Amino acid sequence: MALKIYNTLTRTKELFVPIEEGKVKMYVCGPTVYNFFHIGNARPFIVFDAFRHFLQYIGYQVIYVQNITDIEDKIIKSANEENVSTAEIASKYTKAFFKDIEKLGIKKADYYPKASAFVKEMIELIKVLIEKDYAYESDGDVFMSVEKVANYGKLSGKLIDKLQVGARVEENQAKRNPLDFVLWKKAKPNEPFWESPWSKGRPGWHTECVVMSQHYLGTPFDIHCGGIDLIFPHHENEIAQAESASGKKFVNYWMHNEYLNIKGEKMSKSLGNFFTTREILKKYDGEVIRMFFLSKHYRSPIDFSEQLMIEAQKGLENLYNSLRLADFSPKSEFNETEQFKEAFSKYEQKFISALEDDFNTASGIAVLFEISREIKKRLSKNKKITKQEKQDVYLLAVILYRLGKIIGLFNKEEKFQKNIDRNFEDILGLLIKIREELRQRQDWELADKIRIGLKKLGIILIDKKDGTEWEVVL
RNA sequence: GGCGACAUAGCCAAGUGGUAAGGCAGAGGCCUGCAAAGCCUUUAUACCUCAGUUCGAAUCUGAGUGUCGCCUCCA
Repeated sequence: MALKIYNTLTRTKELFVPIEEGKVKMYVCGPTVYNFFHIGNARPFIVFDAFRHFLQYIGYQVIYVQNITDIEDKIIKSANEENVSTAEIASKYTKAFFKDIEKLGIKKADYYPKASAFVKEMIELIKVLIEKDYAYESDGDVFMSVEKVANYGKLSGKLIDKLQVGARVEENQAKRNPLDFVLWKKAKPNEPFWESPWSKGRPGWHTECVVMSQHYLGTPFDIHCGGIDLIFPHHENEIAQAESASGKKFVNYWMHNEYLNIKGEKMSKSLGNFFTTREILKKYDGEVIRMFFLSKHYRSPIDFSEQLMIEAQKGLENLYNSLRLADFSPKSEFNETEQFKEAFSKYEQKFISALEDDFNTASGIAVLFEISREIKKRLSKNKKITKQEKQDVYLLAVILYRLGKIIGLFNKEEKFQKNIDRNFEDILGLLIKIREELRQRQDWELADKIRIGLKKLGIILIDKKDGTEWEVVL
């Protein structure tokens, strides 16, 4: 078994060979903090987080870096609209970002560099590019000269002379070639600025990722990730700067996730057809959102809809049910028998080889359902379950749990672990007892009042032959 | 105009040469005061079309149709 990654640069699946044995250095393009991020933006955050978990599981030490873009035109615009400083906008939405990704079950990156903290380094990089004649100054602005860059377009497959310049954006007269992109931007009145040899201004967008990724990960580093829309111009321009300045290869593997669509169209802020992750989190648990994204391959476009979210939710419930039916608890002890090890390795192998094939999470999740089905089957076929059978089922649940954990599922322990809060359970038990009495008296109205009332609180009562059980809704 | 992606059951979705994983929905059954939930069983005979390569193709090649994306900021 070996890990294969689809590399945008070569447009093929390649065997993954790390630069340093046992280590993966990974950079994921993060948010521009001018607004709440939308549910489509959540896709890379979630999938690449899951991939990181997986890489760690198969034994890599992963250094994971995600930038926070806190210098940018849209932040300035947003600040003007809300009539506060750009720093306040950035700080507000950075906090919101961290809050939201936590709810999505995303583990913190090792580093979250902010663009504003690296302006000095960016200026140094721009100086080098000017010295080497890759960049030029024009009235306080600095531009990267695309024609000077060998192989410009190698990532996106675009040829300079075939691009439709000016088709959708006005040409800038200060540029020598209309495709040249800005490295340093002179500040207009009332815009925030930094001192530089060229003007009071701010760095262009692409430069920060070049500087910050290399700062933490070195040159070259292993994996650079982001949404497919970043291929051009963002990542193309990163390569141009980084490789021109250093003379070395910038990144070995480029990974890009496809879009989240809505009604067949790309979800985007400019089209206005988006939901913020925040809104969606009000309706669905972060883990449901994770399930939704991981149920598909990251390089396929997905359509977002209420129906599909509900499907993801039901599927996840299904898995949790199996854990609950098996009386699984992550804390209880069990014996790792030979039989367990054998069964574990059978499913684990299947799961891992799915993930190793360019992170095929959809196929991996199918393995989880396979185990889930096996658990339920065993429990139902045997009306009277022996102690041994019960143990076997428990071991299957352990396997299910461990594999799910690899991609960041099963963090809602209250879903299968019932003794979280003694007090809570006692009170609930009392209510159930009262309802039982009411049912015996056939006072259905009052009995239903309890059931419906609890449902509103997120607790579902399940009446069975030998008593009433309960369950917490996601 | 240039470049690229995708097209598998009602819906979602794996599967890159040997006769179709999985989920949701549906149907039948069990359970049940009702309901909800749960469980069991079941659900693709041409994988967009046509042509080709092959003993054999959803899987490779060519042509076509359709959908979407990039070439502006965008995950």
